Amino acid sequence: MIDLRLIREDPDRVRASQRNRGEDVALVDALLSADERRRSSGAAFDELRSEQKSLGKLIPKASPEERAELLTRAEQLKADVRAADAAQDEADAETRNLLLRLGNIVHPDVPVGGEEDFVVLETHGTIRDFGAEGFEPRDHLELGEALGAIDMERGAKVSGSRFYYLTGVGALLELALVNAAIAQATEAGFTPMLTPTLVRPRAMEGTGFLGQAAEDVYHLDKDDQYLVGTSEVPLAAYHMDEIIDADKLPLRYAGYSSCYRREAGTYGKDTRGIFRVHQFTKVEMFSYVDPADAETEHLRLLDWEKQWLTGLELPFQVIDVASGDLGASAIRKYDCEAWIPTQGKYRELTSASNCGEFQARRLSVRMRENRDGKKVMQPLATLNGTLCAVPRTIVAILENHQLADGSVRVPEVLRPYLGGREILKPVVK
RNA sequence: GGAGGCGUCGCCUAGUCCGGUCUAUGGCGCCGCACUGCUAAUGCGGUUUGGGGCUUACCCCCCAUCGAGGGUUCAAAUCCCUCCGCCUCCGCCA
Repeated sequence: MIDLRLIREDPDRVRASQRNRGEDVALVDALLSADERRRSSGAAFDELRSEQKSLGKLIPKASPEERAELLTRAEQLKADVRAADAAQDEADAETRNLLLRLGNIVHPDVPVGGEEDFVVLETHGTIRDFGAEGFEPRDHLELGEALGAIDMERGAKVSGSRFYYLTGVGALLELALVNAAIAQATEAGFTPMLTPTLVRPRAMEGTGFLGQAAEDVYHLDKDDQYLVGTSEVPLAAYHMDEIIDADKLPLRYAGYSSCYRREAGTYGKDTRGIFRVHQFTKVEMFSYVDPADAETEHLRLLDWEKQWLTGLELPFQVIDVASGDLGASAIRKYDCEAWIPTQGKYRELTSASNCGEFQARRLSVRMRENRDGKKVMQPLATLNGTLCAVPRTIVAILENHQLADGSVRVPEVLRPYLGGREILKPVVK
């Protein structure tokens, strides 16, 4: 959530951000009035409670006749305190509910608009000209099936649509990608983490996934737990309710986990193959930093993603995601989109978000700093960036590195993790 | 799943039986100051977090906070209930 004080002090800035996100601007005014109620009811409660406390000290010492009088007043106070307490609780809850519905403040440089209004910042690598090479590229599923790497039919039989098996060399490819990604992250100073994938509501809510994204989240009713769509969730909640010394920052974690997404509202979209699936694994980078360093860290995360995709020899572009497509928690988001030959376009492979203090405030993760002998306590900033979302990376590798005979060249960085294999060859049936 | 134990302001800890003197004890650590060639030792002071007020600095004041939430009571760290977490044992199973 954003800082309430920001809404008080500069409501227009918050309104503008809401507008750019395409969200309800009226929320800001509702918040202002709820906040006002919260403060006035709080003051009333404090005063009554103060009187109640002083009475509580007098009663044991009072003479019998004084005592009876005091008790009468105390009896009255009891009811008043209770009422004031309820009023304060109500106003607090109202404020919090409204605040939770409010997205993060959009960075001023973010392009305004919806999904299509992104700005391309950079392009890397060279798109292959298959025409010049003399063959039509096969799509990833055709390649994957021929390699004995992907089995969609049995995935659907066992689990339903958008499920798959990675088999044989496909399974090995996943493990190779994960190991290579973890190795790169570890080299860069990240702490590798294997995280829980079932989390309690607070972790989900705290990372901002129960707002407009709630439809996309699996929930286990019986246990009131959520299946995470990314290890960002357990990594952000890892330091929930903690106070971290500023000199310990930045904290960088590379999480590896399964990810689960309902993909609600995507019917008919990317239905072929493993580009959009309900369950996949991902290596995610996550940073806790001083808010003053957030933008620099954001670019660092992006650099690590670029390093990764460059190593895999994939052509890609970097986009500055538009305001309406940011998700609740991001101030700004850079996506790396790899070229998918059979689609003739760039598709999202990684995504790096600067969440500012938004998640830290919801999860109560703060940093403590000693400035001139004085303790300064404030929420810190959290950022996340995909290093390797496995299925999409496999799609990109298969399609971009395919050869005329349906085999696939293994990029050099992956070879050590694939037993030295240089080429993946179709399985003869 | 069953039985028991535990949870106090960084860490450890007193207090809980028997409600008010708790404005939560003491130690360690840490911070500041003093003393001191330096360090150490010593002494004094400070050291939960959140909200609000006042000053748009400092200070000060009020309220909440003893795992969380409810309840009983004039009054709850203390009594009752629910939940969460941790530990031990039993059962079952990777």
